[in-house]
Amino acid sequence: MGLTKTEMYTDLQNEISLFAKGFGHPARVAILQHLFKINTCVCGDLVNEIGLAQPTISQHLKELKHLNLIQGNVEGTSVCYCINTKKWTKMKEIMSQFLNLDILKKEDCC
Amino acid sequence: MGLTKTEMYTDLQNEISLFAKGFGHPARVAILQHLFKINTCVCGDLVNEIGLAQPTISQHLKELKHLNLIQGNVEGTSVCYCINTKKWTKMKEIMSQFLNLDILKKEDCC
DNA sequence: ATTATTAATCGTAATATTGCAATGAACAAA
DNA sequence: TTTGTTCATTGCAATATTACGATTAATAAT
Repeated sequence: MGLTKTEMYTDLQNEISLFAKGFGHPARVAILQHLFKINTCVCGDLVNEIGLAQPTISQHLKELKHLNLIQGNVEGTSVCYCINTKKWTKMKEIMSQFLNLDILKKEDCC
Repeated sequence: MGLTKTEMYTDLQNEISLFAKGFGHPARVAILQHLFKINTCVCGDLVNEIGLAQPTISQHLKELKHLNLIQGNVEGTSVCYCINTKKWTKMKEIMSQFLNLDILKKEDCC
């Protein structure tokens, strides 16, 4: 059905999976890496950088914006994108807590 | 098209996105959390625990197994699942490195 | 041997995601 | 005002994902 039954999970489980889904495409990973690398706003060169068509990049940016992990500020004709540091930090905490569940693990089995 | 153009990204970018996709569903997050919580093998009660149909759980387990994040060992009629600690650690390093890109960031903008 | 239990697989339906051409909106430059 | 630039949106086609009923395979219990 392609339809996730979100109501049967905890808010945290849904939140983790939504962030993960955000990283679940190499183009979005590449976009975020580039934004960090550039270390300032990126004004439009993402299309050249990544190599997908402009509408496709725009769609990926929209998803990242929807997660609030990036911001877009209009600057004349172009738009400047950058990481939303605050949100990124929050996201990182949530994801780290999940990834570090193994430190509670006492023994191996099987 | 629903078809990701993996050839245009680096191996690392593809790897990150594949792991992320693995966490990109709350049922799989719940499965992993449960495996950590139980701290030993889980022999079949995942269906009761999560609340999805047995074939659906089986399918999610298959994906996690394919990523090598969990292992399944046959034990009589049932199958015992547990975290693959080694692989989890490797995955965690890769994901952490990505999540920690913000510590290289010097300044805010926009 | 028959029956019960457990979990994988198959088949199928519904929804989601990915990608891009075409178009539109907003602004700058001429 | 016209033209060019930049990016968002729309519409559509193709593939992927999610979910589950039905079935199968393997073993255990009787």
